[in-house]
Amino acid sequence: MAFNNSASSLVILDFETTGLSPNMGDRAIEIGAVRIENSEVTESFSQLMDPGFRISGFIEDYTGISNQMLNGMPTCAQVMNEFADFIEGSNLVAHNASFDKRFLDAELNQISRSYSGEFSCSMLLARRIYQSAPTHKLGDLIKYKNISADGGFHRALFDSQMTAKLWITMLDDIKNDYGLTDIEFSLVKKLVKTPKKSVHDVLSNWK
DNA sequence: TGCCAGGCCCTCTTTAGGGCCTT
Repeated sequence: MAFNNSASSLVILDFETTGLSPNMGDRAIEIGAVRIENSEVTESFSQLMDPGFRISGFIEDYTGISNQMLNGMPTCAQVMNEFADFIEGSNLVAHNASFDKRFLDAELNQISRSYSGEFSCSMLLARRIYQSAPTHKLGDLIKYKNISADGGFHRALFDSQMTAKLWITMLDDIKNDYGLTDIEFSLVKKLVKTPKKSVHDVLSNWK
């Protein structure tokens, strides 16, 4: 699939799920996302969904989403069908994107939907450009960059909003440090595949 | 009740192992 540099917007997304692996039967229970255009959030998407079975106490504690809250919510199929419309034509970003991509692919596959954009990962980019950060967990990076965070982590919309702030901060830092006026997705794609020790050279020589 | 996965990345590496991230 070609990298979609021409996409007019970027969607930052985050799933809350029943566990770690769709291959083991885990399902999405909440999707949150924000659309970024010209470094500003222009639209958001937030919805709980009923996975069709009771979620564990661990997930209730971890997310603050209870079985009672999921009672009466639309099904995964209904929500993901709307979300497929929301992301159509946009490139996608998530923190540790391999996790969210697995669930997005699995949920859309269940309803025979797909998407045309390509994923990038805020965690992999942060590992390249914030190499001295103590950890690259989302919450720790938000503190590390002194980004305001008024809300609770581990809910989908809030985490997607924080990932969006981190993403914009990272791109601004790259622009300021290397005198770039704009950062295309093709540069981000190149950076996340660049060995850490070579990141400075790639950015210094980027036109 | 307790447990599960998988990609990235480093190193005491590449015929491997283990930590980091995500829920």
